[in-house]
Amino acid sequence: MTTSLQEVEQRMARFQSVCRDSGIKLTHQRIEIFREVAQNGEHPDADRVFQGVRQRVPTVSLDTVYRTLWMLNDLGLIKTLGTPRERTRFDANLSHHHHFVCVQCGLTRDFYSDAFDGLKLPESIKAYGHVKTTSVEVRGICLECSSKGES
Amino acid sequence: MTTSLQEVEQRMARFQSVCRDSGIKLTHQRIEIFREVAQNGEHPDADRVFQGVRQRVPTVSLDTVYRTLWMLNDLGLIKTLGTPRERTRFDANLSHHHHFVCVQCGLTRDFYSDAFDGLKLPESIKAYGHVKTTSVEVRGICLECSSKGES
DNA sequence: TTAGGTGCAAATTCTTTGCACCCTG
DNA sequence: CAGGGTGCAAAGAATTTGCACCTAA
Repeated sequence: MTTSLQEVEQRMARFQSVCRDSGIKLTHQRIEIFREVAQNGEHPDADRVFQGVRQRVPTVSLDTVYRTLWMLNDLGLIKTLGTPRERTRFDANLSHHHHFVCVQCGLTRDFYSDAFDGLKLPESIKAYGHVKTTSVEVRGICLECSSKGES
Repeated sequence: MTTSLQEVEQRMARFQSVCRDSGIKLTHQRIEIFREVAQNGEHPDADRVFQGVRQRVPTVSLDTVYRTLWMLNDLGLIKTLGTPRERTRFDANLSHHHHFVCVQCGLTRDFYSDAFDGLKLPESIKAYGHVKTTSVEVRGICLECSSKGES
């Protein structure tokens, strides 16, 4: 699963312009770290990014990869899957439900929706595997975080 | 966000019957750990469960909480939010997309669906906060894991 | 030149494990 | 009473941080 060369180039261009606009230096390491995430469509974790970049920049260190990934995330150039920097959380609610997640504080609330439960998946999904469950994740800012932010 | 007492009792009953059927001992610690997750609707992480149980069972240890949570997960009595035991993963695809996730190996593939993009959220969501994005997570078993499993 | 960036190594934080004692069934 | 379960302490894994040197602009 590799992203098309054309798409990668587009992402690289955007990355370089955002960095320049933000006064962030375009170091060899950063360029290759971003390229690795941009071209790898498998949603790699920090270590996988490190392994990939290492082949091209043998001296790169894992902590630079971490620092750069979070910087890219803060710049909005990449995103994290799930809620970032969070531990495993548990749920005893076994009925079919969906989640509202506050991207600021991680607050997660269950909600129910018959409409969502009945969603029809696109045929193309079958190419990926056997589907077991489908749920909707709504991301936003919870009331408490909203009021704090208006200071 | 506390689960109704009636619902908690139902979950406790199910827990006890599943444990008995599986020949798993109903220790004081396990009962209180399950109760904590069952009544806490905030999707607590291991440490939060530990803090809660501690008030009722001061001698309980964090490692017992971990062991018990994974046991409950294996028994299907509780679930984890997101993919369990996984590190933070990064994604450079900024266009609106959804995910197919293999619950076995963690493989995650992007897919697109105009139907999903246009989902109408229930009004009740507003009570939780300001919605930013909505995405669908499809969980299943990927092709590779399926074929391995048929051994 | 020079402020920000990097690599190294050590520190943190979260989670798991080995072992001797304990308690449920 | 027996075997699984627990607490403790130590090990492991993942991630972050302090610091002196390096390099893009």
